[in-house]
Amino acid sequence: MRRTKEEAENTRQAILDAAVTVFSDRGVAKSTLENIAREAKVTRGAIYWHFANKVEIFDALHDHLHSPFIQRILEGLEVEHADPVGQLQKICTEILTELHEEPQTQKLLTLFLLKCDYSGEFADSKAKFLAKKRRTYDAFAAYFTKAIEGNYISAKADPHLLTLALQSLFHGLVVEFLEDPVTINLQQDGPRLMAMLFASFRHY
Amino acid sequence: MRRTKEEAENTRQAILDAAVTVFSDRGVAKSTLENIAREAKVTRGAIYWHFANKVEIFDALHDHLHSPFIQRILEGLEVEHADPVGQLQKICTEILTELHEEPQTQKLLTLFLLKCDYSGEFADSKAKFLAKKRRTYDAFAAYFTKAIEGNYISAKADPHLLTLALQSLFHGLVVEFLEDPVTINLQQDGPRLMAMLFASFRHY
DNA sequence: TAATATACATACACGCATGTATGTTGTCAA
DNA sequence: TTGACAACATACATGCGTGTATGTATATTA
Repeated sequence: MRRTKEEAENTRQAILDAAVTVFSDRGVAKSTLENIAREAKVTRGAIYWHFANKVEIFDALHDHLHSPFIQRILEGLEVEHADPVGQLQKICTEILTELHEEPQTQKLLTLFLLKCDYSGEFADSKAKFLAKKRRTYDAFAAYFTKAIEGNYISAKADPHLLTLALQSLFHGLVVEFLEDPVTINLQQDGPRLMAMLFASFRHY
Repeated sequence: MRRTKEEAENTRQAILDAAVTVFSDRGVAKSTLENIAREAKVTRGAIYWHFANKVEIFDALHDHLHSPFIQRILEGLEVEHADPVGQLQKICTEILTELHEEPQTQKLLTLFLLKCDYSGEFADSKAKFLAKKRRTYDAFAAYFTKAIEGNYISAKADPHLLTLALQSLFHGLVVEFLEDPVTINLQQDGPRLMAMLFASFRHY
């Protein structure tokens, strides 16, 4: 049953897609390779051919899906802009409103924010995850530093604190939404919350 | 080997205490009743005598430990205060600084925020959890409404939005701290973030 | 103080997830 | 075109966690 290279790549992708669904549905820990195989309409043999185990699937998902998500934000910030703070606000606001309309992205974030814990076998994944996060953190802090130097934000402001405020509020809001989408109206409240936060940045 | 009622209650507590450690250490899903039994220095037989299964232990922990945590906040708000907004800020700030010094509380919050997912067998637990959370949410919203009526906050402010802002920032900050206590200095930044948020409430 | 129920410990049976070993078929390179 | 290997499917062995059944000693109660 040897397949062509293209077919093989397709099944690999099918496995990853299935893993997203199964993981976000049942939780990473409770997900079985058999579950993923069925969802992808292959056998466990196929999975073990492409991946060593569940952790490797999880890491692959993180690389292919989470990283680009952050990447897009960072790339947006590299572009020179007349009002850098307004630009950042716009980007963050857009991400929230888009999230409201993209169930696929919701599934992904649910997976990485609510459906996995990094104990035991996933300790290495957590280390990689943290390293990435710290780099993102630094990028934001550098961005705020630039904004302060350009006089867009008061010199009294602490870029470190601004970064933490943005990340915390953003993270918290997304989690609250994913946990209880019935109560939280992301479409309306996301932009309003961002407006509130960035106003406090400017008035600092 | 029948024990006295007091002894029985002691082992029950030992099991719950052990569960906190094991759950927050290995993650709820990967934790075994055998793990908990060893930590508590009993056998699985003792656990099955006191609890039906792992979910019941988890629920018991949630009732006995998470609820009082929230309760303390809500009770603090019921007391009449000259500056209700300042009072709320003080309470939130204190909780954060206390969290910095209480590893036991850190373990508990880690457990409920990072080390569990509510898929499958834990679906019922999630429902209860959400119900409690919504009541907390309503209590905060009512509090802000009162603050607005008392002219402590601008009438233009939306109590719903203020509640969401506070919960999101608080939740986000706690999670960021628990995930990476090396990077996040809760002792310093917690109070500063709260000051920032509540300042924006007042300037709204 | 005898009977009974309590508070466990021990032993057992079962299913299930994992990892690996092996089989099979088609592809691609020479 | 033919061998070798890639891309799986299938089969098997193993261990582990669960739940339950049973044993047992001691409080409690009547």
